[in-house]
Amino acid sequence: MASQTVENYLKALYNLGDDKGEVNISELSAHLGVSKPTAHSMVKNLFDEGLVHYQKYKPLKLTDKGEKVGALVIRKHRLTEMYLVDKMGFGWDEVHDIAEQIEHINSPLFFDRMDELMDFPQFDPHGSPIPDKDGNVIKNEYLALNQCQVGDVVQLKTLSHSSKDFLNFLDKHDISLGQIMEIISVEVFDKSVIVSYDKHPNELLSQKVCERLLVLKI
Amino acid sequence: MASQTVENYLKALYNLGDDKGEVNISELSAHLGVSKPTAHSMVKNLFDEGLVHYQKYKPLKLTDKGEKVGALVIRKHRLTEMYLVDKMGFGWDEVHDIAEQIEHINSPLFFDRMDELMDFPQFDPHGSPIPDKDGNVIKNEYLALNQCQVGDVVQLKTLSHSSKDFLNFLDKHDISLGQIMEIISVEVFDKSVIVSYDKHPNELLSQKVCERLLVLKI
DNA sequence: GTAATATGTTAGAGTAATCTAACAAATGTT
DNA sequence: AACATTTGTTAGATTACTCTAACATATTAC
Ligand SMILES: [Mn+2]
Ligand SMILES: [Mn+2]
Ligand SMILES: [Mn+2]
Ligand SMILES: [Mn+2]
Repeated sequence: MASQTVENYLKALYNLGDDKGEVNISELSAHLGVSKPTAHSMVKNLFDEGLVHYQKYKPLKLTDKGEKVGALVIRKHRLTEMYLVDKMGFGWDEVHDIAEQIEHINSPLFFDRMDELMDFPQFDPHGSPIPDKDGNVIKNEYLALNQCQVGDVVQLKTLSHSSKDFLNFLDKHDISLGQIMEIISVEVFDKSVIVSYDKHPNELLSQKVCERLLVLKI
Repeated sequence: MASQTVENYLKALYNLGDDKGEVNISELSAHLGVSKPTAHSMVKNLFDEGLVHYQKYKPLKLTDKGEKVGALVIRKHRLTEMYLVDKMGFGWDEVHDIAEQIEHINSPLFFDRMDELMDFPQFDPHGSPIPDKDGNVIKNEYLALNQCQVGDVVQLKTLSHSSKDFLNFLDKHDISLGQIMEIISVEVFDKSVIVSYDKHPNELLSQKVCERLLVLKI
């Protein structure tokens, strides 16, 4: 059984390496809030355990084994977040910190029951896919809102990097997952976007917001 | 914040010292499955932190501070067990191992919500009282079944030291908390007891079983 | 009261995870 | 190409928790 620390490293490696799956030690150490030598020494352990591919001065990549363990930690995290929102009445902005701890509980029984009680959800409260029991994830090709054109009608599918502040911002603007919005205009100077949805015919969203809203054209 | 290890030591000290609150290091080390020197060295840490009274060669006793922390860990444990049974459909024999882990989650929000969703339960699924937020516990004066007389009619209130095997035994005999039973006879030789309840007019219970069934005469 | 047993303590060591300081290699800039 | 910056590595130390071996004290048995 992987320690909490190892679980956190594998999860970080999984999350950081979206495209090619490659991560460098500086990113990893920054993400986990540990020093570079600390991350480096843990990476050597992970390598010895066959969880990560490692060559001096080269970027890191999870092995199949490491990728599976990482995905299963993320499964526990996202199942927990969904459970906290759906069954315990927490807000989507309150659940991450709790899930960060519960993701390390070792009890298939517990997470299977959660899964069952929610009728096997596919996505967490922030729209991220929940890996299945083998660690496989549905890959979806979403677009960031700032990659869309004036006139596009889109539906909000997922948030990338959802921080508490970002979630509170969305709540304040009545934006939730599934929201359909039309792009009214795009400002060339600062790449801000004006969108229209429901009772908000004229809402301005900064570039920073738009690049975190992942949508599908409809 | 107390580490998981410290939380487990304080919980053990709390649980082991029922009457006078005194515990010796051998008990403690045996209960936690660590060597005596390990327990001894941790006790010195607890002493330095003001969590336990300690004098060489004398039995241990929790300080008020230590007792409160211990009680609050037990609160988290028992709330969790009750939640798992009541809200997630687990059997009373399945919840201890999961609660053993979840008791270390640091999130007042999480446990308060649990508490609220169950409408502030007073007892866990094995009849043990749930300490309140200040660490105070309802003290009840129950009798072990083998301390009762022939003819007594009693109600099962709590189990002492409920192991998985013991809980399975009770399930097999249709005995659950709240069960009312009459003592038909007591065998002098082996202290076994014959009781009568519901559809079981003549059930023999060994001494080992009886001393773990805590009841109230009615 | 002595001997045997149980309990408690000390010393010394190991592992997992972390740190800082110093240096080396790779990358980016002019 | 030279210099500056970023990234990666090594060395050495620290903290929390654990162990075994050896010894000391307390308790129990005879
Ligand atoms: Mn999260
Ligand atoms: Mn975590
Ligand atoms: Mn329990
Ligand atoms: Mn525990």
